[in-house]
Amino acid sequence: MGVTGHTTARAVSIRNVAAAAGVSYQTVSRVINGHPSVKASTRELVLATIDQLGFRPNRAARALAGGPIQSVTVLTANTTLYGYAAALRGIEEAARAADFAVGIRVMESDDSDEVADAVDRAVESGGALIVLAFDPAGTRALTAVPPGVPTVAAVETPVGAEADGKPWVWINDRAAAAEATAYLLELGHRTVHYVSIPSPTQTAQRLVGWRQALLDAGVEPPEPLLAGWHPRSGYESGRLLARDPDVTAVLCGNDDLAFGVLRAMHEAGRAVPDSVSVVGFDDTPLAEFGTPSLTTIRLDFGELGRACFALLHERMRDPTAVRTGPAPVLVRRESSGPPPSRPGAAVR
Amino acid sequence: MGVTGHTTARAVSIRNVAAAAGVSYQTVSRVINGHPSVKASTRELVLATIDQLGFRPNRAARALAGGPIQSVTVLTANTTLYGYAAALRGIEEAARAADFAVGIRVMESDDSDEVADAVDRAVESGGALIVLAFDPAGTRALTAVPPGVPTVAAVETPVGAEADGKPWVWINDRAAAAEATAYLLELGHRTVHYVSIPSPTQTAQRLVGWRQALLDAGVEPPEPLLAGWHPRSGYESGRLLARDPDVTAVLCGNDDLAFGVLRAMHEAGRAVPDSVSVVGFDDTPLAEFGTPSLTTIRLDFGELGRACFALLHERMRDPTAVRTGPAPVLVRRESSGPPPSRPGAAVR
DNA sequence: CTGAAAGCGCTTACAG
DNA sequence: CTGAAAGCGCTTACAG
Repeated sequence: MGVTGHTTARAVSIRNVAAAAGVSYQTVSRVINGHPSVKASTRELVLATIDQLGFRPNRAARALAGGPIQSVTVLTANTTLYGYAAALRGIEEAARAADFAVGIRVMESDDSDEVADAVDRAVESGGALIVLAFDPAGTRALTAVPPGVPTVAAVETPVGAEADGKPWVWINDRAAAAEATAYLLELGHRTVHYVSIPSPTQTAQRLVGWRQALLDAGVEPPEPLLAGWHPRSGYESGRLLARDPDVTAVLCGNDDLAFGVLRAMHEAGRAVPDSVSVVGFDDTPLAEFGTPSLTTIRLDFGELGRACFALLHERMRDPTAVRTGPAPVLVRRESSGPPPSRPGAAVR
Repeated sequence: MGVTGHTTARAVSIRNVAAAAGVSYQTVSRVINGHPSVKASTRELVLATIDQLGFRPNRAARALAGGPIQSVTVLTANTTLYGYAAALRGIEEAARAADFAVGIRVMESDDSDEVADAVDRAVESGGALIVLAFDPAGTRALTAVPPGVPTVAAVETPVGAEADGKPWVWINDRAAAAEATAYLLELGHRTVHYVSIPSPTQTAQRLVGWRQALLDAGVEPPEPLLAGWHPRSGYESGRLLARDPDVTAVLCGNDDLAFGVLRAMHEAGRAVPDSVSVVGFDDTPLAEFGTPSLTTIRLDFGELGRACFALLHERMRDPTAVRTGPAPVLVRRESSGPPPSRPGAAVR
């Protein structure tokens, strides 16, 4: 005989509710599913009983029996980088508000076996999918999702048509990169160098936007530096760039890279922005508090995530629904300014 | 007649495998569950058939039928702050390796209704739980989990006994705070100020460690500054501290706060570390690349997360299993040094 | 508007 | 070592 008497009581089921309310469990099912054909008075009786007994429908049973989808799993290559983490947070918020359970599955690489396995597992969970297709792994995963599984993709810039009819929502990072580049050019810089994050295809969209803005201004784009996601690779790229006095403006694929470049410039004795301007991408919480504070492009990944879930949810009723993502905005801070004065340079 | 013929084929079930292999579905169940009493040859036959048919057991059905737990849900107040995100990543990694599905549920506040609801939902998912109890919401959630649900908690410093018999793993942040404080004192600072993150109880452990180190050195602790989690509140605290020339050493509850303090010191014209030393907590990826680089305490949240999952997993076989968390390490960088010279100050 | 049936895909005992 | 049964908690049709 136990002292505390704590027992893992079997959860109350639909039948318990039915018995307590004096109806068939059938009717209880109708009530919890918002079925219209239930007399108002019996509905209220059932609802009260549910409340009183603390009944919670068993998700596994509902899923098994073919009930409506009430869970999403987020397929992603990463959960800690700013954009990914913020998107995940947005998705979770929206999903929770809609009473959806949320699962996550990360793909450690873009190896096709690993991607396929991740997709399989995510699909077998029986719910809907949101794939964060910001990178090669995500892009591959998106195309690997079999038709028939409710899916929406978060992408940065759409390329081509929707993937196999899977809807997506995006933030136009290509246009944003072009805007940032044009801004630096207007400041008087002769050219703008680019430190790139890893990209899904040969046509990385931030890189494309940067290149196009240069071309539009009649400037031959310099060779971009291919970096990773983290500050260290920005730092390494920055060391290379710092040596060249002709480098007066650097656009970076994300704020972490930009901070790495800032550090390298500092070590090389190149003042920012007097000797060189540095612009990031994302507007992470730290961007505003750097020394110098970082000019960057604010990308609202949280809103992107919420929009993805909203679209997924809408599509369950209306398969033609569409959503537009949030617009990027250039935030000007201390890390950018006119180039060092030189013959013919505009004076501010 | 469709052109592509893409059909959402019904997933292959245990019965399909049984039929194809010429055994009962019963036997297939034994094989996929690693049951010992199956003849080696029939096991291989079944395994081959499973592989050939691409069979994947349905998780919902297994859960419903009372099979072993194969999912964890992470209950947390946050998913984007460094420690939380890193712990989540560690959990996901370990869970994925063990073929567990992972769910996440965030608690927006520590309101008891919200916490109770979060716990209910997490529990009804039918899997195990890992609660990130770094804050008031997490701490409350931990105590609200009903007995009988496999649960482990990640905490920063253990206070009292395990919560209701729920095992936990921790990183000793109290000792780490004491170590960092002692380090600053050894550098010659007369005292150390503390900018605090929000804390679960009156006895915030980082704060306790800091205070104790001061007391041990015979120094009366100054009033701590209560801040939030983000750089902005560190910045605001920093502005206050910068005004007082007697402030020569500041310990911060996390790196984001430290960066905010650094920014405030910069604006106030107080050189770091010549005029004031600043030490953070966490060792985020950016800490090394700040200007100045940040002295901080490395807390391995990824390992903490992996250890939590490992403990959960072990406990399913051995309910007495325990795990120790990773040890914090003080990382000395540019943001800390001896105090400005003054009468009697030690010369380095 | 409401009830009785069949079944989702699996798992535990129970039998041999 | 392997098979036939009952049931997990729900949901869709099917009947009235």
